[in-house]
Amino acid sequence: MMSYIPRSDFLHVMTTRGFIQDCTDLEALDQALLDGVVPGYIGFDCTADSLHVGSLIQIMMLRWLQKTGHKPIALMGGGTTKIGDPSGKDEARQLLTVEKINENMAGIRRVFETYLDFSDGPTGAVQPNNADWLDALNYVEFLRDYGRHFTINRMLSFDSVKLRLDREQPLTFLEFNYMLLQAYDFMELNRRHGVGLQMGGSDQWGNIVNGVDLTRRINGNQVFGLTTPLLTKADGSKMGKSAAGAVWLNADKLSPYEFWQFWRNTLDADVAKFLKLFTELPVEECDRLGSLAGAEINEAKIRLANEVTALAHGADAAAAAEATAREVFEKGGVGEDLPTVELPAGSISVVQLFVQAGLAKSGKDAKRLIAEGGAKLDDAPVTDAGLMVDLDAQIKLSAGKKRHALVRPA
RNA sequence: GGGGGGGUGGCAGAGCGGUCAAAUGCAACGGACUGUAACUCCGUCGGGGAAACCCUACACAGGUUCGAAUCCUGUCCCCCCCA
Repeated sequence: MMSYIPRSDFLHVMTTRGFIQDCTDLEALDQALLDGVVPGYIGFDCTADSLHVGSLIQIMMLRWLQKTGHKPIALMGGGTTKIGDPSGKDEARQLLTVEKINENMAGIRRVFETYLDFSDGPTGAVQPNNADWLDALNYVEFLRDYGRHFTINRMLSFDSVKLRLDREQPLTFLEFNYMLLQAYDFMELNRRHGVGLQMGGSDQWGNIVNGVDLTRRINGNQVFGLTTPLLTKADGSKMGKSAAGAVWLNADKLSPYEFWQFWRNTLDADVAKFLKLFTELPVEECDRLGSLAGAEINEAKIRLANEVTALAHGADAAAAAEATAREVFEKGGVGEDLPTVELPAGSISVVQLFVQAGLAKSGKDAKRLIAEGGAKLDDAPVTDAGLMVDLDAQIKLSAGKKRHALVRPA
């Protein structure tokens, strides 16, 4: 299947940049994309008030879809989030309140606004909420009209279900229904917006195929599914953790500087891949940068960090992050963009200083850091865990070589 | 409804009356090496305290013991088999 060389701009970009894991019918989709505007959607759970790098590949895909002349649809799972997708999870997620879901939706909207163009027009992005149609469903009617198109036999064969059963983890009937609702979403979006394509991670394959089938049966329309590979780092670990935890795309959840650092610390072997997926640099340039040898690849990582940060937070934020990073790491100095905490002026213990600055999880953790020689105050190692510090000017704190923060008297 | 198994630190998974803040592995963190890599190696890894030491913890609530993650009772939850 992948030997087929697509002619449409969108699929050309997707294949050459490594976005595609699987497609229900690559050739037919290619033709549809050539024939006219294809509205395509990706569903997002509203489990948090922001999205993180785990969703970035999907976001970039929507962005490319729009850039290549089609209509991106970021579907908010306001309805399905009430249920919880069992895919790839061992346990049912805790159910969120409707208020929390709506709040999360607003935060996610802010992410999309930086990546997509929401203006009116045939290729303007839209962000519908599936609660708009799912909430109104009548149980018995739904079962009669749609339930009959799903066999338990087939549903049990899906990985998301099998995995749970094999691992002897409970799968509730509530979650079991998730896939029906997601299939219904596709059909409904096809009906409402003429949506012809659903994209998602490879873990969504089963759900997507169900939607393709249901849309064909109910609406009589051929629609397509496209999945992205599961992203892992070259060392096999999961992508998406920074020193500060999840790598959020909203600046109020993770500062642009820390976001920049996350990309700066990409593994050598991942540089080319990440450049293709997360930046819009020409493919040849991505390959060239990724193949730089030895210490030279550091410049490629800086380029990667700059490009990705510019997309998420703007070019100015990226430049500021880079300036701070160069100041801190290359000159051992201080940069404005370092995480900063304001504390009441006066006497405070070093231990508290590290805890308050977020460089230590607890006092115990801070003491450990000091005992191990990893704690520094204005670049001077802290040797006495009982040290009292007089906070009357800005102090630079360091935990190890990479984590730095500033503390200022309020 | 009946029978059996089980709930331990971020996760996985030992322990089955004291020497248990709890083996081991993974993750995480610090150090050496380096390129703010990778690999490897060393160390740390419940909370408070400068420290001696103290506190909270092995689903929850009681109980037996000088002493319980380990025994007993009740409650909740999970898994498997039968009906």
